[in-house]
Amino acid sequence: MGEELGVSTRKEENFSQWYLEVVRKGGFADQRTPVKGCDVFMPWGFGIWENIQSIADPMFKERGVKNAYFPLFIPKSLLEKEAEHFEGFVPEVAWVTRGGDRELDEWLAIRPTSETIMYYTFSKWISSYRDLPLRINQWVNVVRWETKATKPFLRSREFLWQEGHTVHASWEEAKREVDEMIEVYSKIFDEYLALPFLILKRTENDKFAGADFTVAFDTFVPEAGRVLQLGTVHHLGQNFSKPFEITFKDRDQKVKYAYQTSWGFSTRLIGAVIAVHGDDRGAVIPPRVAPVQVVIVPILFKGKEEPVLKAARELLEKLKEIGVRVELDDREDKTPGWKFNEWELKGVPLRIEVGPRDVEKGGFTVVRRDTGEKRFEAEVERVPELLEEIQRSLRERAWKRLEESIVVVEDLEGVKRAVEEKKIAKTYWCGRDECEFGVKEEIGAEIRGTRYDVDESEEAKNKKCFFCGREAKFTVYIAKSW
RNA sequence: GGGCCCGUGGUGUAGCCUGGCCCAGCAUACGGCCUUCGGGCGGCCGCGACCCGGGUUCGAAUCCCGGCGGGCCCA
Repeated sequence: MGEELGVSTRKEENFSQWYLEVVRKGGFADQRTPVKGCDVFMPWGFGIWENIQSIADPMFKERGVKNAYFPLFIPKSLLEKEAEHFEGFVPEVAWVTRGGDRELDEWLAIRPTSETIMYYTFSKWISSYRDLPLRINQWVNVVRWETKATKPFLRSREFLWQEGHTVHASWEEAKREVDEMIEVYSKIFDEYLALPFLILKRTENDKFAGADFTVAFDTFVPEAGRVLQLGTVHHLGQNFSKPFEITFKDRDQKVKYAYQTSWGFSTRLIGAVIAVHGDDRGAVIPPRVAPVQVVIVPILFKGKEEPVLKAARELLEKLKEIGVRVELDDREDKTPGWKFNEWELKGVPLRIEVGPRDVEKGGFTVVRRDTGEKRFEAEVERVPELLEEIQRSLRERAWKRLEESIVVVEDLEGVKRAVEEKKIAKTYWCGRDECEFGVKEEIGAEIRGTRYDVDESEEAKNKKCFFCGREAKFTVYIAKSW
């Protein structure tokens, strides 16, 4: 896009700079907007989001979740209804205080999340156990007014997300919903984005403002030594149903407060894909979410263009027919080498070169983005297989790197060393705030939580708290984060 | 929450400390022409910039203050 190509920074050396370069030069996002932290999601980045939507949305619907749209503006009084929730979000809420030339009687928040506005309505929709469960999702933008450093996708003021909100008759049913959504998210992140993660139950201090408990997916970027939250699933208990009076008459004729869950992931996933899979040449997009899975670069020699172009176009059509997202890069003003570099920067998983030699041999040359492996192929059908191989191999590599990044330590020194070595510390904790805040204070890393899917409190028995030395109750993961 | 750095054509930068030699240099991109194309071809011509506002000064890209924007580190 009219800019010098090439990543000049090595990922390992300076992750932040590497990331910004890839995002900008790869055409993922444009930060040059008049409002801080509100970036343009360019077609290449947005295309990944569109693919994520087209994967996740049917999975939600299959579970009985219906899409809807709720208002962007939330009156201050409504946002205040659940005290913890308000306290949690108010520092980063953007407000509308004027309409036209008049001061508003009541300020309107631009939604930082939609619990309050949705539940206001839910209370009107629900009156009987027959109305439950209610499952609603929306794909919208939200605004969180970050004052400090923003980063495209990873931390922006405005971002896109999906937020699912469900209402149930019992705590247990809501819990099952939580568990099922964790399954759904696991599938999306693992099988489609090829992202590895720990499923962690956040500490009391770190849970969603207004939740009974929060389960979060944390992936890891080894080069940066930081974990990154991919998505969250909250059990809201009756914390919102009470102030919002979401009640239903149960079979036993009694009026009861409902139990709720909410769950969401955002365009941060785009950043996670770039951060986790990328290398020194640029991004590497997993085939299942890549806007373009295969790019065909014709190698044209003067006077011999026609047969090569013809073969390239035929290949393009054949690949389209078998459902491959493919593009023919027949720009005349760029040399093949230039194109190779550009597509590698953007992270297209597979490149196909078609030159006179390939045409002669009746096939084409394929080059894998992830491994750089280059070879001749004659069968079009091999392409989808190759894409799946790339998907698998990206996934495996990423999981392996996460697993290798976890080190078991027993004291603060160990945690400190692990964090300095860009690892995730797995250790034992007594459960007290002092130790949780203490470790953040002292080494800038935080307790990310306990494993939700595996009960590791057993393991913590007979262990000492890494911080205070008292009897440990939980196995926890500690790392730096974004 | 605290600290630091930065803002010059589309992009990356030189110049700033030590004001005048700068109607701002270089690279790349962009437009045109030529030449090419199996890993960022080459040549010629052309277009194009000191973040905004105030101040100091004979004179400000350069010094000072404020704003806006970008980045980093620590907690």
